[in-house]
Amino acid sequence: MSHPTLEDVAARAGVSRALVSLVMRGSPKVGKERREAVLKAADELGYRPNVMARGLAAGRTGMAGVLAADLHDPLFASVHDGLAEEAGRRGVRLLLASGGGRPARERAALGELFDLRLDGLLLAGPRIAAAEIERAAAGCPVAVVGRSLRSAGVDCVTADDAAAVRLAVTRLADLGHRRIACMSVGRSRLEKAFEAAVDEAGLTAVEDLRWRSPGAPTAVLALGDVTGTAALTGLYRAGLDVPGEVSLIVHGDAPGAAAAGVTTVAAPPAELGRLAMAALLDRIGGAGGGGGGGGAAGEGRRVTVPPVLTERTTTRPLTP
Amino acid sequence: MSHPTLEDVAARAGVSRALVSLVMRGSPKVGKERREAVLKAADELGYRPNVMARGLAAGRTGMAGVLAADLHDPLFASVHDGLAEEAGRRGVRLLLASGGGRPARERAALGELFDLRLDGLLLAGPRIAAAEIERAAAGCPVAVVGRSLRSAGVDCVTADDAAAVRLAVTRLADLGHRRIACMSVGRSRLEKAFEAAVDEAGLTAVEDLRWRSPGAPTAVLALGDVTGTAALTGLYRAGLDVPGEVSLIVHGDAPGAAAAGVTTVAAPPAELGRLAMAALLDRIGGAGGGGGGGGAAGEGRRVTVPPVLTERTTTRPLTP
DNA sequence: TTGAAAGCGCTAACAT
DNA sequence: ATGTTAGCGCTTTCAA
Repeated sequence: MSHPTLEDVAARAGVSRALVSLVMRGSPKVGKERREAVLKAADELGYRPNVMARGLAAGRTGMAGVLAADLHDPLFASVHDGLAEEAGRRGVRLLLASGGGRPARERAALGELFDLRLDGLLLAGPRIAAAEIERAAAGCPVAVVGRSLRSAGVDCVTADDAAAVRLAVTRLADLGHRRIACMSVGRSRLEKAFEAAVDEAGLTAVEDLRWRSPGAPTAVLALGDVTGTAALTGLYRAGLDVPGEVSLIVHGDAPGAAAAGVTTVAAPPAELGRLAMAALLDRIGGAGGGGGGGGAAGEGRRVTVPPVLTERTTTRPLTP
Repeated sequence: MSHPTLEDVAARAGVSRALVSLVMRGSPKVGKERREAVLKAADELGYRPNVMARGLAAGRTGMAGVLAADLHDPLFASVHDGLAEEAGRRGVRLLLASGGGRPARERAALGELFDLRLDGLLLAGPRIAAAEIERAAAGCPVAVVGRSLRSAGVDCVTADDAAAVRLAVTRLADLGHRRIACMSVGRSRLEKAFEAAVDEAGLTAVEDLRWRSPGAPTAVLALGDVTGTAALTGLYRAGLDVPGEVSLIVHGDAPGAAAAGVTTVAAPPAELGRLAMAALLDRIGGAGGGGGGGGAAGEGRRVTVPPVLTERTTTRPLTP
């Protein structure tokens, strides 16, 4: 028999199906003798409960779905570590689906996860429209990590980028740097944060990148992983000694950065994941106690994760 | 109503449940009029079929499970591209689970996927014991990519590493190199393949790495991504011009290699995935026609994928 | 403490 | 062409 059922186990143990069901879920209200008989029969038969059937009957699955916008993004793996840790701690299983980096695929994947009627859905860095996420959230608890939705019914966990920029600038100031340049590719919001931070610290933001000229910057803050890599190679190519002549901090924490030894500032990805999963599971758990209606109960928590500065080999005190 | 069911749709359209079921699956044996009424009702209610219930009743889910040994491995994302492509082409949905890089977790994840009673399971680079995989394969079609099991009942797709080494050596020979070094960390099988390839091409394998000495190698073959990175930095650090003085080919195709511009030789990961999924789906599809018993039907196909050499910037013809 | 019975939402023979 | 009737494997009242 390829897939023994509860009934097979019951027959072999000489009890009823319901009793087996109780035993399988570790209910305390079963006699020791019977329990062992059931366990023995189950083991001999190689019985494994059918999750689909269980979910259908119980109305909950004990599983949450995770939608990864793009599996290629190395950040996702780290975020997932956090997701898995928190889910594991609370006894929830995770099922993933991939958006393949394309919104159309992502939309489809979201639909598939939704149709599974899992206990909740966690969207990692979704690229689809907010309205589509809200629609899903109307039928099932949803949390989002890596993107902030301005809508109730969805919990969002994001990195505090502005704080990260401030942290980097502060650190550079502490190291004695006075003239700092910011390299960025169209992140105006963060560029503004940079300028504000520089002002606040009493430093000067330098835009002129003629190195070794009198007013040249002594430190660079690069916004984003790719910009960071470009910045580093650019500095090297310009013949500059890093960190001898110029210090570099990259905002963003792609795993490659650690290997390359660059100093980074960013919210720890796994922590983002942990908090997002915690929010989702809280929402799921609270569904029974709270007052709201449907899966869209609650106000839509908005969590922001503080940055961590990881000093590696591209920063050093300014020594004139 | 949060989750309308088939019955709700039937009631609203004034037909029976079965008819709605037929319409939902696009059966041709339904009158145009009724069909439209059903579709309209379903749409108004926002009906979405419950995959669990469907799977339970139909005995098949239209989904395959993918177990990633480690999400952090950048190779997996590429393999998954291939898996997704082939599955998509054949109308099969994919559900992933992660082994988190730890055999214990992987074992657990395999069990969870198994308990879902999906149509098939695809294991990517599994690190658990062969016996455990075989046990799963006894209850459900299983294919493995990135590892070769010597057991019937499981299809395996792997890269042809020996051919890759041969290809690299041949190319180096074509470029005029005569003395080649092989850098490797405990891959004796491939080292032997290297030596054989070098012999065959009439070249000489050099072990002495004193650069710029008379007998120094003019080309290096590094086995594995990390070894490759180490080799490249090592050469640079030794003050050598690559590819001016030494050509380098890395066996293994981590995405980082492309960015770093190193010439690589490896089986295309997505192709591995495509073939593995094809094997799995063939096995699933063939389950009805063939003669074997259970999910372990068939002989256990063993597919090997030929390498591709991608010439980037670390190789060039020998110019004495 | 144990068993019987009624579904969960759907599909798949069977009727009609 | 459309409706009826059983289940799929499990959980969960409700009785005993």
